[in-house]
Amino acid sequence: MIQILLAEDDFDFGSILKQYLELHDYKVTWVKNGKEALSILVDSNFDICVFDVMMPKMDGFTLAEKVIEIKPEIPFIFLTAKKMKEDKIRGLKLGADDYIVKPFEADILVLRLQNILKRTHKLQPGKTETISIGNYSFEPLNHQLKFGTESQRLTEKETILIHYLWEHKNSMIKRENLLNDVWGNDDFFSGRSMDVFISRLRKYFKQDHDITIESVRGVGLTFKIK
Amino acid sequence: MIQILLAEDDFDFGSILKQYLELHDYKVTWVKNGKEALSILVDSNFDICVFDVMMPKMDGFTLAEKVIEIKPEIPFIFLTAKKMKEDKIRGLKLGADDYIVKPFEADILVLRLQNILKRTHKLQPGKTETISIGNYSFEPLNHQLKFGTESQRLTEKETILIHYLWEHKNSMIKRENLLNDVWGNDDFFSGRSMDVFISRLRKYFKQDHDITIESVRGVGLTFKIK
DNA sequence: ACCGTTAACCCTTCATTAACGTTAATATTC
DNA sequence: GAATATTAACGTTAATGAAGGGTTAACGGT
Repeated sequence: MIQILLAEDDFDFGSILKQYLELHDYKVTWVKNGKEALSILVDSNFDICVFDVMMPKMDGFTLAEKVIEIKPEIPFIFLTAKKMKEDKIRGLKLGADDYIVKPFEADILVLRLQNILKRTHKLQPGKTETISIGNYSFEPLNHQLKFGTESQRLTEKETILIHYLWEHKNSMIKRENLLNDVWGNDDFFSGRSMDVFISRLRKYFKQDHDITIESVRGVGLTFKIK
Repeated sequence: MIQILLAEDDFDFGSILKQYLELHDYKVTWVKNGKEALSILVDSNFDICVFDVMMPKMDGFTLAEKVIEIKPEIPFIFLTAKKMKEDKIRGLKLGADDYIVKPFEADILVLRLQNILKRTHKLQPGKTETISIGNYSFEPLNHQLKFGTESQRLTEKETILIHYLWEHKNSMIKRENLLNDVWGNDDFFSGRSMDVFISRLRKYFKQDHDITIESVRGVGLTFKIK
């Protein structure tokens, strides 16, 4: 499991962030200032750090400096306030692996975390780089579906759909659920649109007969992989 | 290891710069004013100096004058604010090896550092001067892209962009990331500007069919090298 | 003059919608 | 209750339309 060191002095913000990250299957250690961060970091094994820039005693930059001395390979993300001057924010990008301006959507933070972890070749929960589906290999991040030497480029929606099917493989997927989860609603037209996609996916996967998308009339479908 | 003396009074900017340079395997000594710079410089062995022009107590130029007295052979780069005009002239008269206008892309500073160090025969052995891309050879320091006997001169931005693509070759590069990393923002116009550059790069690389820039609509692109 | 940006125009892509075919469930007729 | 007509659900392919991206040229700052 990916371990995150979160340094954030604001209690409310910190606790919310911690919860949110934990919902995404990260192990979060939350400290309230730089000193604590440093002491805990020495003999532990974090995969990535998230630092608030403005903290009492030791700010995020100083903290990051010292962190680099101790663990030079560890990537970090800064959380920075909105009002900061443009050039400073731009400058931030120089050293940090990423930065995020507060207030921000928690989703964005998770996305960037995943980006960085991908870059540093660490596996992340749920979103493995390459997924084996029968004799195919599915690379959601590259939007590719490979069979031997052949490589099928996938659109965004195809990628999302295949990933969804993979997550629910070999079990009944209710039409209604799939539509709501992938299309956002389950009206008639989305349903027809989905049928078109399913039809296309069957083509993509037809070279491996152990992979089938079987539909159950009036209920949904099953993505079967033997 | 190459040692850099960095004189920069702004705390945030300085710390970021230090981090970034260290990430590129330079040893950075960061001082906050000219006096400190001078005293530390006397009996140490820096390969190059980077001075902010505007500093309290002693500005970058005055500092450079004194540095020349002590260590006449040491090269230096000035960091100067956007609006200054006279400064450039004065700096160049003094014999600055280069100057850079703030704010700037970090890549540029590193490229120029390498340029100067190469001139003074102190280029880091580890740093690649010439990068093979398919049948092309890419020389970021010379801003050249060579194919056999043909040689294509590159602009600064082209160079940075190719370098960026090279670093992220064969994997999905999100439009948003590329724009933020190379252009500094990801608004509509930067996007179009990028498209223009990508279009030009495709031309540059079209003689080797194993090199392609494939785009995935709505997501980004992949710099593929077989 | 150079180089990055913006504009303008065009072409391609992709999700959607439509159209038609097929299959299965239900209703109707006998 | 068997045969058949009807309707609903899904399969498949093609048409549609909006948006994204490709490309070239004009523009404007330095």
